[in-house]
Amino acid sequence: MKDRILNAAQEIAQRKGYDGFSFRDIAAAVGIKPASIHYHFPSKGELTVALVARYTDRLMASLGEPTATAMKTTGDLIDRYIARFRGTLEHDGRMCLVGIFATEIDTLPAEVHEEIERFVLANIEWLTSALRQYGSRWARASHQTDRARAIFSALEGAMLVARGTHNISAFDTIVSSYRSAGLLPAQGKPN
Amino acid sequence: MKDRILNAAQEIAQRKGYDGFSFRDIAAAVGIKPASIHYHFPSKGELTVALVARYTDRLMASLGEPTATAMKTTGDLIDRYIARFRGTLEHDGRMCLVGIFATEIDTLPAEVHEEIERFVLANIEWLTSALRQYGSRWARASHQTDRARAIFSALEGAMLVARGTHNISAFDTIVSSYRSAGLLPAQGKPN
DNA sequence: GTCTATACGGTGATAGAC
DNA sequence: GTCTATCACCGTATAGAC
Repeated sequence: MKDRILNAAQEIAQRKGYDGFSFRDIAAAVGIKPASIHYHFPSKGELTVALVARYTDRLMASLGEPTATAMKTTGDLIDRYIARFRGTLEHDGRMCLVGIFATEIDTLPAEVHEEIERFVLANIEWLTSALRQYGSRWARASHQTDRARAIFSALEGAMLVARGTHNISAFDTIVSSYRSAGLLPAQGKPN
Repeated sequence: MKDRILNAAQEIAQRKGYDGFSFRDIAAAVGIKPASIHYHFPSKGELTVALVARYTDRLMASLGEPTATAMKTTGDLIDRYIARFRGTLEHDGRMCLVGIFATEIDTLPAEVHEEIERFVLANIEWLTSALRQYGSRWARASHQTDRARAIFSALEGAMLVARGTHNISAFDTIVSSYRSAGLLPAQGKPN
């Protein structure tokens, strides 16, 4: 039931933000009464911490370690990563949960902040590792973490713009421009 | 008084989002009662439309036409543009008003959507014009609008990440990476 | 684990006095 | 233009029965 509650919460939160999901909404979605949710999560803050923590863990588990992969190039690894963002956007036009929470940072209970940072750091570390994996030629080793942060930021921005203008395919156009500008590796580019 | 109301609304909205600013907050800030606001703006939706419209108009007025400028290079023009984003972030750690609203798009009254799109389009047009202004060498003419959209998205993403991690200076690091990756022109680069 | 009942404040909005 | 008064919600949260 904990998981079903988080599922419902996440679905709404990715579309409407922190103030946009309520115990009432969640309860209706999972078929219990609002008060019953407090048995599983005492407060909205604790529910949100669990929500973001699960979101981070699931993404990282699904991505796997860049060092243990069947992918052949840095481009392939990054492509897999980009596909996750695209998939979120396609699926009902959802925003990255942490992307929407990041803009609303001053609305969130303080206890959630560290989970937001953990998600961001985990993503940057994964990307850094992916960039390093094949001794990538297009990003100097000394700047790989900076490059990883730039890629993460740029992709969050692409989601924000695509979703905010009701134009999901704009995400592809933007990503394509990132590639041709040199921010992202070309698809399947061999190192 | 209309302007003072919008000033207060904007200050809160850029930190807390659409659900985060209330007639009560605004009233307290400008020194009148919540009900009095309805005299100036009948509904929250209409207030928000006026808010975003003013936000767009002010930015565009402050940027001026890229074709009528003392700037000498595309890099200088883009630098001026980036400085606006940075200024917003510095000033009390505010998010771009449209950036935060874009993530919350499903929370906004429908009437606001077109103003969101107008802001995005105005920014992309300004950037496109800036890229074209000096026959920029680093972005092929046929792709300048795409490049402009990519730059806009990347900067929104940089704000989102910097603010969400309480690390405003990360904005500079990210922008710097955009430059070295080739997404943005180097500072003051002659065409 | 889930329910009902309830507390208590926040929310946009309206009516009508001044 | 601004006020008071009031409305009909919605929001999180708690207590206690089942």
